[in-house]
Amino acid sequence: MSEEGQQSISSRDLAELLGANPWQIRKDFSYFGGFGTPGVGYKVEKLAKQINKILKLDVIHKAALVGVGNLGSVVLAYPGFRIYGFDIAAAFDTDSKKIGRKINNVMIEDASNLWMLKRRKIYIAIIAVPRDTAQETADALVKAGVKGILNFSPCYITAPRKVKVITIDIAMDLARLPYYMPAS
Amino acid sequence: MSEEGQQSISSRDLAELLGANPWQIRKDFSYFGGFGTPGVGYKVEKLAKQINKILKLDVIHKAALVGVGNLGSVVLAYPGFRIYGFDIAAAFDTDSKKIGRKINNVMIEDASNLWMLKRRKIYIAIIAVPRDTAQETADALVKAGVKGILNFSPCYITAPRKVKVITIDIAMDLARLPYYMPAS
DNA sequence: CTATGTGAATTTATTCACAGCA
DNA sequence: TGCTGTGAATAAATTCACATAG
Repeated sequence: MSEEGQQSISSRDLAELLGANPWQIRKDFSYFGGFGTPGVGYKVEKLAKQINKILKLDVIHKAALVGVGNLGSVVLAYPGFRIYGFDIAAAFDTDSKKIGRKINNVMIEDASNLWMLKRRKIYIAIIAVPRDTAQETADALVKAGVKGILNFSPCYITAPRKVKVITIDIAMDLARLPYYMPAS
Repeated sequence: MSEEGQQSISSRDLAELLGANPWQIRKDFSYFGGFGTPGVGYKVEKLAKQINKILKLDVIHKAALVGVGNLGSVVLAYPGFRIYGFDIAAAFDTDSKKIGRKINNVMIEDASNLWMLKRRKIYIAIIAVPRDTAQETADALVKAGVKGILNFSPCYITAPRKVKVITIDIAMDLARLPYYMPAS
C-alpha cells in the first residue's frame, strides 16, 4: 500500500483485507499503545514501522543455513527473506563436494565450523538436514550461541528454553487440510 | 510408541512430551468423547486411531502438485507425506521440457489439463508455482473441484469459502523468530 | 491406589458501545 | 461526521478439584 501511494487505512478496511473484524484490529493495536488517528485511520507507513518494531523486524538479521541439499538450495534461492530484513549470510554442509562452492552468492562452508557463528554474530539458523542429524545440528547451533532456529526436518527438536525453535513440517501442514474439507 | 511396543500413556506423560499440562490434554480429548481408561491412561494404538479419525486422516488422500520447479521437486521427493496417508498422485507444470518426464515415479502432466482432477477424484492440491501465477492456478484448481489447497507461494490467495487454503511462507515463519529471541 | 472425565471457578479473549478527537 | 481507543459486557478457554471407574 505504501508503494501504491496509499496514505492511510481504516480498521474496517484492514479487517476486511485480513478476514477479521474492526474491533479486533483496534483492540490489538491498542495493546501496543494505539497509533491511529481518529476520523482518519492508520497512516500506512507509520503502521508498518510500528509493527516491524513490535515484531523486532526493524533491524537486519543475519541468518545461517545448515544443510544445502534439495530443500536447502531452495531456501538459498528464495528471494522472499529480504522484505522481512533477513540476510542469509552463511551456509554449511558436511559434503566435501559442496564445500567451497557458491550458491546464490553464498559460500558453502564446512559444517564442522558452525562454532564460528558466535564470532560472526549470527544468532538465527535454518536447519535443512536429514531427520537423523537434525538434533545434533541443533545442539551444535545452540553451542554456537544461536538464539532462534527454524527447523525444516520433520521431527521434534529439543533445545534450552531460551532458544526459540519453530518447526515446519510440510506434511503436517498438508495434513491440516482434510479436517476443514467437506465430506468427500 | 506403538512401534516401540508401548501399550498406554497417561495424560501427564503425554503433556510433558508435548509441552502442555495434563488437564489440557484430558479436557481436549473429552470434547471428542474421551477415550482413556481410568487408572491406566490412554491406549496408544486406540488413541492414534481416534485422533486420525478426528482429523479425517483415517483414509488415503490423493493430492496433486502444481509447479515442478525447485520447490515442487522437493515436495515430490519428500517421503513424509505417507505417514499422514497422503499420496501425491499427480504433478503438473507448464514447461514442455518437463511434461512427460517422471520424478519419483510421478508423471509430469500439462498444466492445462488441471480440469481432469475432478474426474480423477483428487480434491487436494499443492501450489508451488511462481507468485504471479499462484492466483490463476488456484482459480483453475477451484474450477476443477479441489476442496483444499496448500499454497507455497508467498502471497494471499482468494478462494470461495468452501475451499480451505493454507499458505506457507517460509520467510514469514523465519520472521516469527526475532520476537521470541532475547535482545541481541 | 491411580488416572480419567467433567462440572465449577478462574482466567483470558472477544465483542460491544460510546466518549472523544481530527 | 468518521474513526479511533477503551472501559464494560459477553463469550471462550484454561485450570482446578473431585467424584468415579479400572
